[in-house]
Amino acid sequence: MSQHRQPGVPGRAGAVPALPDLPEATVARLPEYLRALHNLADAGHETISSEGLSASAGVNSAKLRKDLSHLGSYGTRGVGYDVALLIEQIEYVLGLTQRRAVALVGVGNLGHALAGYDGFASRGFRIAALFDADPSRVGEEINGLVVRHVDDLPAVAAQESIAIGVIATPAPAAQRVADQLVAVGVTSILNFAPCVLSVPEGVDVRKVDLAIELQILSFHEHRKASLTALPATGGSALTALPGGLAATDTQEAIGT
Amino acid sequence: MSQHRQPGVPGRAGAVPALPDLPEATVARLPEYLRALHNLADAGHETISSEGLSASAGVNSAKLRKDLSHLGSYGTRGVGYDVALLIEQIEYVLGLTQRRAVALVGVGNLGHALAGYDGFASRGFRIAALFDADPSRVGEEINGLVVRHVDDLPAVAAQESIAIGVIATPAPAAQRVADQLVAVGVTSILNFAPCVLSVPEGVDVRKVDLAIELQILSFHEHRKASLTALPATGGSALTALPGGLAATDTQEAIGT
DNA sequence: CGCGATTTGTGCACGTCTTCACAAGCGCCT
DNA sequence: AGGCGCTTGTGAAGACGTGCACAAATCGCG
Repeated sequence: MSQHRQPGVPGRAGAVPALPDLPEATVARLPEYLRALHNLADAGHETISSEGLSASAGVNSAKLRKDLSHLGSYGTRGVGYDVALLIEQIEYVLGLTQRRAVALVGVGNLGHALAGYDGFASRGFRIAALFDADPSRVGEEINGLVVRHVDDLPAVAAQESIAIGVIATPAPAAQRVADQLVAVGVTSILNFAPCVLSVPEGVDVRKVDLAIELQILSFHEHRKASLTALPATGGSALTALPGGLAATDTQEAIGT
Repeated sequence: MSQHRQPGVPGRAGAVPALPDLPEATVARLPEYLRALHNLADAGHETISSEGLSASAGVNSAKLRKDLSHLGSYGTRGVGYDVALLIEQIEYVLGLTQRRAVALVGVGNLGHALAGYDGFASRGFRIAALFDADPSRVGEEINGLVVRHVDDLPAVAAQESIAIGVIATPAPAAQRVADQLVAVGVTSILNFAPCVLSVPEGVDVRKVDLAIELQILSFHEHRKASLTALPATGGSALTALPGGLAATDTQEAIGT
């Protein structure tokens, strides 16, 4: 409770509370903890041990404690963490104390779904505007929002500050949209288009590619199959192999 | 080439060519390389250097070379990689030589979009069946497929082998669906529901949470803002802070 | 008031991933 | 045929992330 100054981090009094720069891996897990904490709060828990929370979030308890310690969190030894307080802290660190405005570009198949996705609103975001380049889509109303032409982006951005841009266009259009977003001052982009975006330094891009996830699973599926493979059947997968590949007697890659 | 026995991996003669067990990080990048390679092939390139390919895929060239070396790939020094051959190799390793069947459970907002997403079909997957628990949705036709009740899963799975299950249900239903998928022999699951799934060993689960991506971006946004923050304005972000948090005077993070 | 049960916070060791830098190999040109 | 420039493949070092195991701290109870 005491207002005392923290040792360890020297000087520089009175500045913004200033986020400790967390390891990326930790940042990526915080939202997961947050979701678990909300569940626990709804279930009536006032405190939770690292063991319990880590189970809820599906991670190792030591990892969780280390993550929380990075943000200077106050747990109580012998008791655990105060659920409500921890929620506040994580939401603060993640910058969720203000409801951030999201602009969604591309209201095709996927964009349509994103525009209607409850998960955004319920977790601190507000879809502020929808855009598309296709004139026939402009004017359409989705979930109470009217689709505007992507060229109106500057006008909309001038009216309300857009924190995050979401790109749900086909790949060929994505780079141009990204440039437009950057031009109006957006510094965080979530890209659903299957392509790499080049953006100036200082702009963060995260990419979600649904097909890639499937391909990763496919690899493991393939791998499991090749391990289980009955030696007798000899080449179920092999037959599918194009001729050229047969030469790849991949040999042993330094093993172990 | 020589048929010689492989050292390192003992016994188990005559087995499938056997995937080298790649580092997870490498596996996650292979699909990205594959996409870049397809683009290059379409553009008429016959060979490509690691430098060129890595630029297309948005990674470091040394990393790319090491990744490719893991799968025993044959590049040619002084020339580069044969685009067509590399595509074949990566597709083989990822198990994309056979078009895998995907079962999609939950045709709500997101599921609907996934069912209509071209990216799956164009990259080696085939949506084999759609399911939902809501009787009012059963029978609906999406993209040429009829939505069936999730309880029909065993019947469908008996007819054709499902390689991957995709869960696009609300969180409360996800675990039950996962259990049902596992029960019919699915060993790879892509989960879009915001919750952790518990599955038996040997089953792979990958999770995609759209809100989490936004929250990660939000953190960086918040961080950038706190660094740029004019010291004079004193507390744009601070004012939003709930009382209890004020104690976290974590101060300036080592800067740089 | 002191003790034991409980749980956090963290030092340390280990494994994985990344990056640099360079030798080895290949093709082309003279 | 020989040399030169280019590109791959990889050793080694460093950064990063993970998980164990334990000391330090707190609470509740007798």
